[in-house]
Amino acid sequence: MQYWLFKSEPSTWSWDDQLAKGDAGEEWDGVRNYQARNHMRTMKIGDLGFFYHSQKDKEIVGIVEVIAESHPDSTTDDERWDCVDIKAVKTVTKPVTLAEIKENERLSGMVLVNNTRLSVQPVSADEWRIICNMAGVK
DNA sequence: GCCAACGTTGGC
DNA sequence: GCCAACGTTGGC
Repeated sequence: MQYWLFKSEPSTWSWDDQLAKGDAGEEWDGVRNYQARNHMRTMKIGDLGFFYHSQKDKEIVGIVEVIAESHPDSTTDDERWDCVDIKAVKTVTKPVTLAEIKENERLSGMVLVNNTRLSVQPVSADEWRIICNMAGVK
């Protein structure tokens, strides 16, 4: 079981959009970055991830689950790009902001802090627990 | 809106 | 295979 963080601009694909898809979920398509793609290729069904709003909000707003492993991205003919499908699991009780994450010394190693531009990131089990606590997620 | 950081592209 | 130029992302 691995943990991840999916980053999206709310104006492009928001948590509300993801929620609206329900259990059917949706492709996490449009990724055109090798590192992010490679992370998706290692994902397994049942892996969990945070859903992060970049730009205006800059906070973790929900939890998602991987429901389909890596497959060709349907939004391009370029065979280099794959993606997984994810569904919304729950909305966090209390969104965790980037500022709060930066303030927490135990989260100082997070990719979110050190490589702000990577759109799909791994999250360690420790980081996962800490943030779930902060977010009020059981 | 600006700018720093980063990734990708393409000429050599 | 190197590196300069360029485009994009995302925090501030």
